[in-house]
Formats: sequence, structure tokens, C-alpha cells
Amino acid sequence: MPLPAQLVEDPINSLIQRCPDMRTLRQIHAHFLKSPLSSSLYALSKILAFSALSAAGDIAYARRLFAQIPNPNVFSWNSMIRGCSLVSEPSKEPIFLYKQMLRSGFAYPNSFTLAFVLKGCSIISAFFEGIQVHCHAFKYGLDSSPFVQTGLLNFYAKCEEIASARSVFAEIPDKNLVVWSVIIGGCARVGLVNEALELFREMQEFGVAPDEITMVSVISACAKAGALDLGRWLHAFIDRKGIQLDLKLSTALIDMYAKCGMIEKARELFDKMEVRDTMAWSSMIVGLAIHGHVKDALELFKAMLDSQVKPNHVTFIGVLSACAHSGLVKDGRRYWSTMKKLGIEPLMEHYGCMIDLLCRAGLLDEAYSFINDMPIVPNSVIWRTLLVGCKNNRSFNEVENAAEQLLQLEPLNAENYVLLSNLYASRCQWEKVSYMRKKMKDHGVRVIPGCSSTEIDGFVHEFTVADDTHPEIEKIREVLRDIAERVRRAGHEPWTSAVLHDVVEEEKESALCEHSERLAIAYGLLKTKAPVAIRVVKNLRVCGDCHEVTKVISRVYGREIIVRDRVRFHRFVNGTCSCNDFW
DNA sequence: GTAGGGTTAG
Repeated sequence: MPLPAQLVEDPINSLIQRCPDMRTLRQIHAHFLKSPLSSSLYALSKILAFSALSAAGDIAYARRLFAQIPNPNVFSWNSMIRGCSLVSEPSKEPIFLYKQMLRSGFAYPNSFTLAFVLKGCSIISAFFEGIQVHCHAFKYGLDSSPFVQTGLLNFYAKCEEIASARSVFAEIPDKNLVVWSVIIGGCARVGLVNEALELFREMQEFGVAPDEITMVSVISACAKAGALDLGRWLHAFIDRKGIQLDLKLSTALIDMYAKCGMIEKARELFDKMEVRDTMAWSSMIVGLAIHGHVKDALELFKAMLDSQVKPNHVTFIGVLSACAHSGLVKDGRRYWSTMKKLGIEPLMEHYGCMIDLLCRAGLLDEAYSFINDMPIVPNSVIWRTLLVGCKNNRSFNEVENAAEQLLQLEPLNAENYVLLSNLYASRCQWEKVSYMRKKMKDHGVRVIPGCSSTEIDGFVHEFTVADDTHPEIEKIREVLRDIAERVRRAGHEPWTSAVLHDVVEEEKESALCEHSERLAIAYGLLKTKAPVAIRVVKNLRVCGDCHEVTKVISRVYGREIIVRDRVRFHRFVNGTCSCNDFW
């Protein structure tokens, strides 16, 4: 007489619960196959679940096992769908499995199935498949399951379909911590910073206390907005509420402080970290590179390698851009081969850094061959980088070809016409200048005035190109003229951050506080006005020490001044672009 | 019997 199922399944179950590795699992599997009830689907499902889901599991083994099950039950399908979305290289496999399950007709999806397949869709941003799963949620009456709802919300957020995410969010009756975190993270990811911060406030009004995961999203929203005051407040909030400063939250704070100009604070946090992963190291290296602290960035990269943490593609963007900004051509080339040796396949951004590096060093021909040897099709950024380099190098003769490639790729981006127009002007090719303007007009490309803002004592001074409405505009102009004159007298042309630094230091000596305030405001104005001002800020950006100058201005002024928008000149908006370089 | 949310990028 066969043993009751309970007696066979329970030992298998308890063995699997204590199973440490696949070797043991194989033994359990063999034992199971020889046992009297080897046809028990329940026990087989447990073996499958371990292979597919456990950290010590083996998805290939799970696939082989699954293929041998004639009519898998929903639990087994779920294990496979979930297991296949946990692999390091995500694919459409979870979606294919889900479709197979529906076609099999032997198992119907439950709330677990939909939650798992939605996760699979979120990982690869499979928008059209996810929408079908949304329909299935209604069809199978699973749309009120909290896990399916959160899965849908997360899916839309990951696909950057914020309107859909918000409507799913609005329909969730009991919004828990996870639901709030997903919507806040979704808004932060697409740059809807104010919305993210507003939701964070609302969440607390609803009596839901944030945890470290929520805080990562909110802090990253601050980093994107350059909202230092709020970021610091949130840091204090984390301390006050005893929220755990784990690896990811520390990294988010480092990124926020670096992006908001407080690189020392970022470094302090980084140095205090007991465990650092690739992202933590990369954030700090990129932060130092943005601030122009090239030596520190490269030293830190060496320390990273010494601590056996593997760098990734983002780390190398930091390292290569640091080299580009300080003219370290030889080092840049060395890091490029290190990257390849480590098996990191260069992405478009890495090629961009290398071309930038060569152009800044005046090696235009080499940059051009580098582009021609690229194994991937160069994008507009690559051609633009080369053309920016052409502006400072008149001996380079491949401008026409590069210009053609650029305009073919992006015929509606005003920035390109402006760049080419200025490039031809610098070569006194006036016919081409007017041709560019005509072409731009023919394409109906409009320029949206660029703007920037400077915050002093909580008051935001905003400046837009050709806008004279600031109440102190005349006095500000006076300061600008004064600076320009002093720079001209000093014989510095074009301006560099070092020159502005000297001017501001001089200002400190003279202790003219009122003048200093205007200097700070003028700094905001510099970013949108006169050509010379654009050169200054461009140089600052080149040197990567925009915040360095802001800090100097802050010291003179004696209070904290924040440059908010991190010098974002060109912004592609619905086929038109914001651009400050067009007079 | 199984579940949902996190950081770095010119």
C-alpha cells in the first residue's frame, strides 16, 4: 500500500528547507525519484522552486526540470516566471512563460502570477506586454489584489508612464509604504521633482512613515533638483527618525551632496562608510570629477581597484571625463585600455568622453578617426562634441561631413544650428552662417530662451535671456561691466574660473558687502547674458568647478549661495530647444 | 506553498 502523500511530501519539504546547495538538491531530487510517490507534483514543485528561486539555485536546472513536468500547476509556473526575472541578464522569458501558461489551459493565473510577470515587464520596460497583463488583471478578477496593484504601479513607473502610474495610484484604496515609495520613486526618476517631494509630504500627512527605501527616492529627487536645503533637512530627518543609513541610502546622500555642491560633505559620508560597493565608489568618483577634483577622483579610482571592488561603465565615465577635463590624454588612453581589459564594453558615453578628451587636447584628426573606427553608429552627441572641438581648431577640414551627419540625426535641434552658425562665424564663413539660420527657419526650429537662477537667503533670483525685469538690473549690469573691465585689464581672455576666482577674492579684500551680493546675482545673470558671460560659464563647466566659484562667492557674501540649475544650457523640449548661445 | 518599492551616467 502506498504511503499517504503527507508522509512523502513532508520529509522532502523539510529537507529542501535546510538544503544548502544544488549538490544537495540533486541528491534530494534523486531520493524523491526513487521514493514511492515520485509522481507527487507538490514535492516536485518544491524542488523546482528551490532551483529557480533560491540564491543557491540553478535556473538552468529548473528549466530542464520544468520541461519534464507534463502539466505544471500554477505554483510551478509562478516559480519559473519569477525565477526567470531574477537572472542577471533580463529577457522576455518571464513573458513567454506567462503566454505559454495561458495557452496550456491547465493552469490559470493567480495574483502571484500577475505580480511576477509584471515584475518581469518592469525590469525590461516591456510596455505593450505589461498593458496586456493589466487587461488580464480585470479579466481574471485580480485587479483588486494589493500585490497586483503595486505591480502595475511599479510597471508604469518603470516605463516612465507617469500619468498611468498616477491613475493606478489614485485607485489604490489603502496606500501602504511600498505604494507611496513606488510613486515617489517614479516621479523622481522622470525628473518630476516637485511632484515627488509633494507626495513625500502627503505620505506623512496620511500617517505613513517613510523607510530607507523611500528616502533614497526622495534624496535622489533633491540631487536632480539641486535642492540642497531640502536635502540637508532630509538627512537630518533620517538621523532624527533613526532610519538606517544603509549602503544605498548613503550612496544617494553622497550623490545628492556632490550634485548640490557640497563635495566635502559627500566625501565625509563616503569616508565614514564601512562597506562600499561599485555604486558608492562610482558616485564619489563621478562627484569629484564634476567638481574638477581630478587628482582625487583618479586616486580614489586606484583605491577602488585596490579594495577589489569591480568598477563598471559608470565608474569609467567618471574617470574618463576627469581625464578629459584636465587634459590628461595619456592617462585617458591608459584608462580606456584598462576598461577594455576588465571586459567593460565601451558605450556611446565612453566614446563621447574619449572624443572630448582628444578634441580638448587639439587632436581633432585623431578624434575624427576614432569616430570612424567606432563599432557602434555614432549619435548626435558624438558629432556635436567633435564640432565643438572644431570651433577652437581652424586647421581641421572635416567640418562639412560632421555637420551633415549631425543635422541628419537631429534636424529639429536648435542647438545644432546655433553651434554650426557660430563655428562658421569663427572661420569668417558668413555665407554658411546665414545658410544655417535660413535652414533653421525652414525647419521651423524655435529657440526657447534659456534661464537660470541663483538662490540667496532663500530668495531665488531668476534670469532669462533678453529679460531685463530684475529690479536691480542696472546695478547688476554695473557689476558685470566692472568685472569685465578688470578681467580685460588683467589681460585674461577668455575668462577662466581662476580669473573669476581672483576677482572674487579681490572683492573679499575690499569687503564691499553690497557689491558682493550683486556679484552673486550677476553670477546668475552671467549664465544667460552677454557672450563673454557665456564663455565664463562654459569655461567653468569645462573645468568642472562651477560650484567652486559659487563657494568663493558665498564666502565673500558671508552666507550660503546656491547655484541651482547646475548650468543646464541646452534642453531639448518637444522638438525645440532651450539655448543661450544665440544672439 | 510563492509577493510589491531603492542609488551612480557628457
